[in-house]
Amino acid sequence: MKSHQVTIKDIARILGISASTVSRALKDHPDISVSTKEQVNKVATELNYRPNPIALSLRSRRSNVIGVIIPEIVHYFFSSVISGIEKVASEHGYSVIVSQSGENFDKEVALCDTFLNSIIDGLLISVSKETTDYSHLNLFREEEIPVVFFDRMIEEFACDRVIINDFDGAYKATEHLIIEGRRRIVHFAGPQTRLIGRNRKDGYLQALRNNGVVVDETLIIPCDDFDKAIVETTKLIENGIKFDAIFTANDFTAAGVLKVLKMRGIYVPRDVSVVGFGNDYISKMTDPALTSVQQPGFEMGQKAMEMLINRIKNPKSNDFKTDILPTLLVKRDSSRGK
Amino acid sequence: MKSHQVTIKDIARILGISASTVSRALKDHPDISVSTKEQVNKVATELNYRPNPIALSLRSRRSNVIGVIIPEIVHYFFSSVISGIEKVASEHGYSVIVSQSGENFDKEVALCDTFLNSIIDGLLISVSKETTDYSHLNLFREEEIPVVFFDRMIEEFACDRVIINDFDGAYKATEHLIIEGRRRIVHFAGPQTRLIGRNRKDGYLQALRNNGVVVDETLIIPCDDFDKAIVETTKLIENGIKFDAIFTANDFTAAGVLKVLKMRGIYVPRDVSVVGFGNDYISKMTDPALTSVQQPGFEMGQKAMEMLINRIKNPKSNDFKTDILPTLLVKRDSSRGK
DNA sequence: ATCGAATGCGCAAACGAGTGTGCAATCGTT
DNA sequence: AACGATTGCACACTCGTTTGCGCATTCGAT
Repeated sequence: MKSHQVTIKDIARILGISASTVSRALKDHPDISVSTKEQVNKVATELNYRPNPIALSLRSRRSNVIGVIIPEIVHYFFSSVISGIEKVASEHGYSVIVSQSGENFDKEVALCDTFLNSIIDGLLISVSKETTDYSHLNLFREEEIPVVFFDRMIEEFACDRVIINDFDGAYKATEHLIIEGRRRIVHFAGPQTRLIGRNRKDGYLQALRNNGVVVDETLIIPCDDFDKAIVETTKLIENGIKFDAIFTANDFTAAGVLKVLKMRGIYVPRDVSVVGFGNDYISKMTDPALTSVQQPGFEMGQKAMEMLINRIKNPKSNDFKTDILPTLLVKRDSSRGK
Repeated sequence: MKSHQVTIKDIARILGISASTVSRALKDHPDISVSTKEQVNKVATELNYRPNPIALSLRSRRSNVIGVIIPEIVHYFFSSVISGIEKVASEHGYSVIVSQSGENFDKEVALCDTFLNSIIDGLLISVSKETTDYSHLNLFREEEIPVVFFDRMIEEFACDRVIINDFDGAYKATEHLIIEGRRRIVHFAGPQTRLIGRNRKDGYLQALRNNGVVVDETLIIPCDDFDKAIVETTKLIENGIKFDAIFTANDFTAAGVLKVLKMRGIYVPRDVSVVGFGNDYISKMTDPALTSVQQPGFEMGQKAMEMLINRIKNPKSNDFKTDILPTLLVKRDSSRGK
């Protein structure tokens, strides 16, 4: 910072008045005469006076900074959530500190500790795949710092949440495959420790059942990134498992699937349809372009930030809400016709 | 924040000593007796005392927060830069506020203004494609807030910088294409308002000249995103321009090129080789996998943050440095053989 | 016994801004 | 002329922490 920042005292000294008068003048307080106000404002703009936000924070006990903990920025979905958060935050005068857990529980705990030793007015968090314990979040409750979950939450921890209708998204994706004539639909599933992973799997199962397709548990495989998809898809083929579609828990996984199928001479969508989840920008860039469940990431970020601001302004109430956002199936070439 | 945060005064009151003694005790000051220190530390841990960072900032005039302005988080390169920044920042006790300009000059200026009314100790910025004016950055100089450019800079604004050896990366990419037997190499170029765009183009040109390939200016086309690539590649084909390779300024553009070539029945790499720039994760996911120039984003973030910390600690000196990081050509299927 | 030094702690100011209270000076009224 | 009411401002404290200085008390040495 500047060696000598312009303060209210500087203005006071120049005009030969007290700092409190300057303060009130700048805030257009009725006690101050018009001429004094004019003088103060003149000097203030001349010196390019900016109120020191730290001093304000010290008094108000509000930093106007919120913390965000996210698994990985690299995902299109999460970066669009961040964009939504930032939009609402800046509209309300908040700054945003974003940290990545890297899907690592210990890192997540460490980040929480950093935030607790920091200055945040609230926390937005999407927990890592590993996270099941939530004692690190209890500390925020003790310090009365509001927490809002987005996308991935801990069910036992009561607070506001914004989630995607994962069940419905998976249902629509699976039903789409069935309508297109697929019956042996593989599901590359996310971790079942997370509700999000269970909901996607349940949506898949429900769609099968509602449409009279026999559920084959051997077609449900834990697999949720590009590299694992390379391995698991290869295994499927080499083990001679019959399948005519693959529905993955995210788009990176689907990209891996497409890659292996192509290498093996299995045509998409003629032989096998593929549907992803997330509508990442890669879904336009794969070959063929990937059918995927769009998640409203930007809206999720906005909604989460709005809920957090409300909670900051009204910390006492205990009526926690859960917002469930709708998904949209974006159909592209990887699942069209036979 | 908590209705009553535990302060040094609470500890003092409990022990019947002064706040200053508590402060010194916690800092292991030699003036304080061992027994007092023990008592203070005991009470401090019992009450879960955490020093108020805002009060510390007010005194020290250091917030330990740095601001980052980035065009778009969505790019793999930029999000890896952020990861590098965060790593070094957290190691040194800094928090990071990231904001996106969205490649929009006005937004960039607005963000700078927000940061100036905020609390940051330093600024890391990669300017938008539109930015040519730099008066918004002069304000930081006036406030004595250090600025470090990464990747995209303003040449006229003297400060520390970390950039990629774009010239060399483009040179290697182009030379690789020539070695593979290509002669009619199209360049989809980034904005020539940015040094980064000019350097990539110059590297391309130099490689052509050094290898005795005739430069054809009509093969150099401004085009730097997925959608534009769809349009421009289509134009190339429909206008009957002969080409056997395309070198693009980034990977999204290359993905668009691949898409159109595939649709038009032009085989990659048999008929046309394609090389991108950035080594985004999409380069593994396109079909064929994309040869691309790897930029050390994570290292860039680390380096930029280190330079900024040095500058914060030593604001006086005027010996600004420019760090140039090397690139690496990652060869994949889109440019192998004929 | 007296002096000097060392020990251990408190006072008060400072960082920058906001605000309740009090107190002059001026105003208008009778 | 005397009164109360209004205007316009300053004082002092607040937020939580650090730190220069001063002041007792104790200790050891002479």
